[in-house]
Amino acid sequence: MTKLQKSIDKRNALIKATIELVNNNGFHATPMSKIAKMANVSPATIYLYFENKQDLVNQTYLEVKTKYTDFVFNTYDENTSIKTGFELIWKRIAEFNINECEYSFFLTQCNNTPIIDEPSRQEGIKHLQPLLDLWKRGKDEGVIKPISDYILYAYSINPISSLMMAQKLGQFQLTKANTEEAFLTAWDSIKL
Amino acid sequence: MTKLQKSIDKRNALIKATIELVNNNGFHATPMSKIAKMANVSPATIYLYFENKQDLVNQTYLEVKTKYTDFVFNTYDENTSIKTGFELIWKRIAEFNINECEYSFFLTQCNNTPIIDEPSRQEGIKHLQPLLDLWKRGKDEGVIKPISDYILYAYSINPISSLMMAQKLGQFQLTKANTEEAFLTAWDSIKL
DNA sequence: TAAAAATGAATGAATATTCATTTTTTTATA
DNA sequence: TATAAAAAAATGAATATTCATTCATTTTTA
Repeated sequence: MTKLQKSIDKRNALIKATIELVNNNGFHATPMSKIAKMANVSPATIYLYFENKQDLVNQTYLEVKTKYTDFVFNTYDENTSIKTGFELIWKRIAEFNINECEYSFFLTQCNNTPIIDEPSRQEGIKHLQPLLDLWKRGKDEGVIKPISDYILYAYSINPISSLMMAQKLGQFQLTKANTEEAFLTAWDSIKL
Repeated sequence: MTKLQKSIDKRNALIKATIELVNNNGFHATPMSKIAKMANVSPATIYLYFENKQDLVNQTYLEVKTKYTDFVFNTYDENTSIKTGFELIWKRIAEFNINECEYSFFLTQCNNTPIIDEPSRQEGIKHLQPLLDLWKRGKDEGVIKPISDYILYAYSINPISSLMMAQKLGQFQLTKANTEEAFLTAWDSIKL
């Protein structure tokens, strides 16, 4: 294990601890000392990897967001019908939300509170371009409603987070059948 | 102005300050001292009205949630068609989100983070009963998709918050036309 | 004049960050 | 290869600040 390897392990442990603690206790109840303890590291060590607490949470956000988009667009193929393309992306998003719900929950928190600073938030948004391109093509072909991307997103993508949230709170179970219903509902809401 | 009157004014000022500060800085960066200052009150005074910080934020949440549901169901009439009933409720929710976006944003934060304790969260959920009843009737009549209320909610109601959020971040403008489109999209996603 | 409400200053606990050392790793030399 | 010096990484304890909460007084109300 090289020096670089070892460093990355520590950094990963710190990011993992941050996610877990912020998810369970909220950012306000997540002191650096607890993060250090959970990552099996001295508090001082955190500052070798991150400037300060804000930097730690910003970097954690971007890291998770990258994992998310990498996964989501990994199987995407531009050369399909609009519906198929949308289905590919949507189902990957759902899969990510179900299988990596720690990551998803963390992202939801970041997206709905001022814990991330604005530049990091902007950076995180960029990654969605392929989906926006697909929608543009869909609108041009008259397959997708000619409405704001924000509305399309709010109706077809964000509900996945809501369902993940409900599942986390134990109010609801995201089964295979449910997921299929949810997909069809998403498609119904944006198709022409 | 009676004693009770005066007290209520202070309590309201404290709740208002809490909402504003939590919205702008996040719960983690909202100390009691700042809340007191913004409400023109001594820090010690907060403790005449609230047990502690957690109690303050819980009560703020319930207060806002009550304002929300009072407004949302105020014009509701059970004796209409499913679609009309849904439209009545949906448009009031949208109106609230547009006109009282400070309240909406605060609720969104509370719904997506662990800053509210569980009993208060449960309490807040109860208020939605009329909508759930409407959906039940709609399913029985074969007008609404026979799927989980959580899915119906995620697709037809939660997107309003997402759009409010996008608007708050200045990415998007919720105009009258947009709102109408959004309503139709909501209906499309739950109707049979 | 008694009771209630409000206050500013004090208190003590938490917390982010820094610092003086120690431990580990790398490099240079024989 | 073995060894020692240098560099890098890691640490636990210290620091200085911030913060929630309390308390002794003062102000307002009844």
